[in-house]
Amino acid sequence: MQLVAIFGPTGVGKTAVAVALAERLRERGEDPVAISADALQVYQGLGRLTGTATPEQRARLEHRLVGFIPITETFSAGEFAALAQSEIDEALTAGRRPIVVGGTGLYLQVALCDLDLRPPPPPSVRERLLRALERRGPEALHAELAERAPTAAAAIQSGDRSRIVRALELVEMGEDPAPTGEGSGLWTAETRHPTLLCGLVMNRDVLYERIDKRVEEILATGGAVEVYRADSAGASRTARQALGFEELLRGDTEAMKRRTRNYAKRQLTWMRKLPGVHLIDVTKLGSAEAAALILAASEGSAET
RNA sequence: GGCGAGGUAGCUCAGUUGGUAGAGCACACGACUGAAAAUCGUGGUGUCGCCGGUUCGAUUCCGGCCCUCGCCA
Repeated sequence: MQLVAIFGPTGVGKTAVAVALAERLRERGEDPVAISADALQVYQGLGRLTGTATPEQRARLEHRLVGFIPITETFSAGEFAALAQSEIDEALTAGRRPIVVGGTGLYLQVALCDLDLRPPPPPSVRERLLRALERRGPEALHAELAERAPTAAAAIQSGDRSRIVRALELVEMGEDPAPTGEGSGLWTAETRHPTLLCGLVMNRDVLYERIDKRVEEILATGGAVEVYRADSAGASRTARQALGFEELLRGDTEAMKRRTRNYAKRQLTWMRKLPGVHLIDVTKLGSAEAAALILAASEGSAET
């Protein structure tokens, strides 16, 4: 059975389209299940902030890998890869249609493809390097990396804090650097299962307006309270990266809107590069119409 | 009405001892392998408020005017 994947920028309406698609599939006697590919919706207690499928939506389509990680824990693409792949495989074995839906580009890739990820860092090593980063700055650490692993350093910008720390971790673990560029396989068209990859796009101005409105709605439905709770419960470093987390803690709604728009733009950049993506402009479409287009595309490609 | 401060990029501002100007943010494009809602790279012509004067040359100096903010009447 063919997998359906739905990608797109935040606020474009991925969840609604997935639910509408599920209803169409069910009319045909199928049993669909959504598998989320989202780095922040995995957390418990951040449902409002992250726009996780509501209980009503989840009653209409079962969602997996959503709201199941304690807020105090860190999470990573590697952990996600294993979980997502086994969810997909189990669904297929059970004869269910997996709908992989989410906006985290890297998570989507590791769910759909076999990427050869390097091992995770021991937490103590990362903590130590993060402290060094704060004390000495990215340039100094990049210089250190250039001495210990010149090839890896050459592929990383001297201000790129995350990648410098990651590369140093791999050096300390005695691992090869992560592959980059052409040979990396990150943009491979080779998926683990036959997949129809759909990308939802929308007129930029309309999308930005929707994002602003959505932030207002999050605020009106207790988004700030959610963040205060998560903060006092000791939210992990990775959980705190949610759009609006730090912004709402300091009461800056405009900053949350701005960062959300910036993020949506990066998602669109990622989407353009996705091999074989089937773009659907939903500026003037309802979720039912978008679902119908996906269904038609799915039937078209299944025949060939 | 008087005194003071100011009018420079979409926004907040810096600057030019006279040779037509640059940061941050916004915005656009791009990169992306266990932090990815993360992290990073590239992109800056804008009547330098308006009118006039001095000057080879004025956004910069001088005069007048307009507007904004503050204090005093």
